[in-house]
Amino acid sequence: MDALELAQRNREILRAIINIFVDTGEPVGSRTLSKYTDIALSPATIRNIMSDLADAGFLTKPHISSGRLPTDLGYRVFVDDLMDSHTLTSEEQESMRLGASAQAAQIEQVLTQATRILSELTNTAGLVLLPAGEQLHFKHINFVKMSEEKTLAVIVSMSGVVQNRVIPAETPIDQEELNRISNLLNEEFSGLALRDVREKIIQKMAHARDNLDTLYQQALKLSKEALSEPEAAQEPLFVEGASRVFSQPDFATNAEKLQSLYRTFEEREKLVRLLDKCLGSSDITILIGSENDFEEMKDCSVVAQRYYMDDRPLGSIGIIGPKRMRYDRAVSLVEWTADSVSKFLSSGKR
Amino acid sequence: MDALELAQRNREILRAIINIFVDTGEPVGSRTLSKYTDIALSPATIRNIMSDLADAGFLTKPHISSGRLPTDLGYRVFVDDLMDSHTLTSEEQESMRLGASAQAAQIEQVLTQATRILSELTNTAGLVLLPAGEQLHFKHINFVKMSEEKTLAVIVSMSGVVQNRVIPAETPIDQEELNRISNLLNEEFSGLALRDVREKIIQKMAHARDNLDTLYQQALKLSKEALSEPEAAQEPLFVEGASRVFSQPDFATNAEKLQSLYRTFEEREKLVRLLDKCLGSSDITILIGSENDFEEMKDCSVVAQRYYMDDRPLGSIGIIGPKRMRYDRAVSLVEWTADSVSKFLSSGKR
DNA sequence: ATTAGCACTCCATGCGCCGGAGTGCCACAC
DNA sequence: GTGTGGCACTCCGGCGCATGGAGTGCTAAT
Repeated sequence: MDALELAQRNREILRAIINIFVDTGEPVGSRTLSKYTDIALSPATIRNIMSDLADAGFLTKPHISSGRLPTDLGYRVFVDDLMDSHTLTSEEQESMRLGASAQAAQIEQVLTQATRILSELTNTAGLVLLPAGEQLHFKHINFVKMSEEKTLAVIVSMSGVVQNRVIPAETPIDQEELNRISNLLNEEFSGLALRDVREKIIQKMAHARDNLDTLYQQALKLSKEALSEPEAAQEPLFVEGASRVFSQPDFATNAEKLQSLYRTFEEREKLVRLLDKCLGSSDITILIGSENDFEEMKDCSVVAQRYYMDDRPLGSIGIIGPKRMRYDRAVSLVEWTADSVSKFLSSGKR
Repeated sequence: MDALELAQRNREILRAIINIFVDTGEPVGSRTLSKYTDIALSPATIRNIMSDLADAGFLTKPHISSGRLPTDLGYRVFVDDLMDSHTLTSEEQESMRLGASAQAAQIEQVLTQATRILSELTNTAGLVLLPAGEQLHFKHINFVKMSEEKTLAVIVSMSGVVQNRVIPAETPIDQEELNRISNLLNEEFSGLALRDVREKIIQKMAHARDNLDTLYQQALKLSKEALSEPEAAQEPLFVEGASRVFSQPDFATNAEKLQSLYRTFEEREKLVRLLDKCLGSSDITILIGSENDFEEMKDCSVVAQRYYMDDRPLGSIGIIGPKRMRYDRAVSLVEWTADSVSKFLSSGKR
């Protein structure tokens, strides 16, 4: 660590190497560095410094007589300390104007639109984790009779997420009754977290054993079914533009890596876990290479940020791309996107 | 064509070549053929026949001195005339048992489950086209008040497809009133095709200009919004196991083809069109190589079949895989899957 | 401390060679 | 005339080898 703390010059060189490498994708040699930057040092001197940086673990080389490229740790230092913050062009800012059109009324549409734009601008895969589980708060529930044997539950959360669930009916109930049940539940549970609602229902059911109000009992039974394991019903993640990652030169040549990446993107479960991790922190989350714990993604980096509705974090949105990416731009764009989404969701509009 | 019509023996040989090629992926030579089949002919004779088959357009060779492999036309003849029909093992039949569990109550879940199994069994990508547009028939509609400015429309079709749409409200309407509107519409439109409902509403709106029943007018207005362009809201296609196609040796080595294939799968629009084509025919549809009109999919084949609910075709289900596939097995499995789905949807269960 | 010089390493590319697999054709046998 | 053995030819793919370029590490000189 001394190497960095002591010498401003070393930092300068590490920064230059990373910038060039991100640009070209080729390992950077000492000659290139002295030629194409304003560093007034001879290749030999630079070589010595590069050697120091390599000893400190920030640089590595693919083979003994080649140029250097950053290690994960090198990128980490770069991102934490060396990186200039990127200013978005007004064009870039403009393109994130989220459809105020009536069509975009459902939260999923706003989020996927934002993610698609983010993916285009960064030329990486865009990801968004939808509000689910803990984040969802009960707004109201409605029951619709589908047939004699089936009842449809429509659950609307405060954030505007709508869930459908079909419940097999034990005894036929007519629509009038269902409406009354809906009203009953809406008054009682409005505003609570879904998980709390679930708990409360279970409690009440225990107490209500000998309550003779069958309507109320039916209400509890129905709502319990409607609220059980809501996550199974809906995929909590959207991915946009995954092919952008695959066509990056870093992967496109290596068929084997491509394969395992494909599969990871298809399974999605690991992606969900990554974005989930980001939900825990209010800062932007950057995971470089092996910092995410998945072997098959060790050449990828993740940049993600939470989004909010009225200061309550709902989910996270971000990108996944090759480790060799423009982190400054990625960070700015992800922040800007999360901001835009949050503003859109929080504004008077809903 | 004479070549085939005249000589049973030629057909035998074409069949053998295709079977071997599908198995090994290597061009088939005359020696291999005389050795590993029960054809009692010398390599030289076989060479002559192969030459005839090549002249007739059924075989080709990657370079002048290599073995032969089937052309698209060759596969076509094989599929139409030469192929043995494959008998499914009872195990295979068993695995398509569609979850009778309460969870599978929504049609989407049944279809995706079937598609996933189909993809596993064939080791190709499974596709399913959901009922949409023309195929959907109105069962009932319900309106739920989300907030002062927003109303949620829940549209349930006869086939059990549930659609949500958010409608910006011009004037606040209370839930009671919405319920009455729902009832009004349900009585009036039950059983009609969605497109007819749309037309009817537009007609009625023209007539109802001077009708003083504002409730009725509001009903029309709301339902018109709810039913406009429903396809935009929901992706009509599910894809399962696309990575299985990418890892086939036919593609895995060629990074470029992989790229364009991947993009095609991501866009999905072309896939939709392929499955749509299949909706037009009651027979199983097989598209071999360039028979589908998309350049980037000329090394793929599609096998798809309609599925029904009570004799009404709803959508189609099938696979897409490398041209070099076990067509006999694919056909049997796709047919079996479509059958299973149709039975499940049509049975007393709904 | 910095730098020039030099020996060394390693990669990528191009070239020639050769063996294997397969064809096409010709002549011969039945 | 139908089937077959034989033979020359083609093409692919792998291997060995030489070469040039880029870059390093070290040493000695400034």
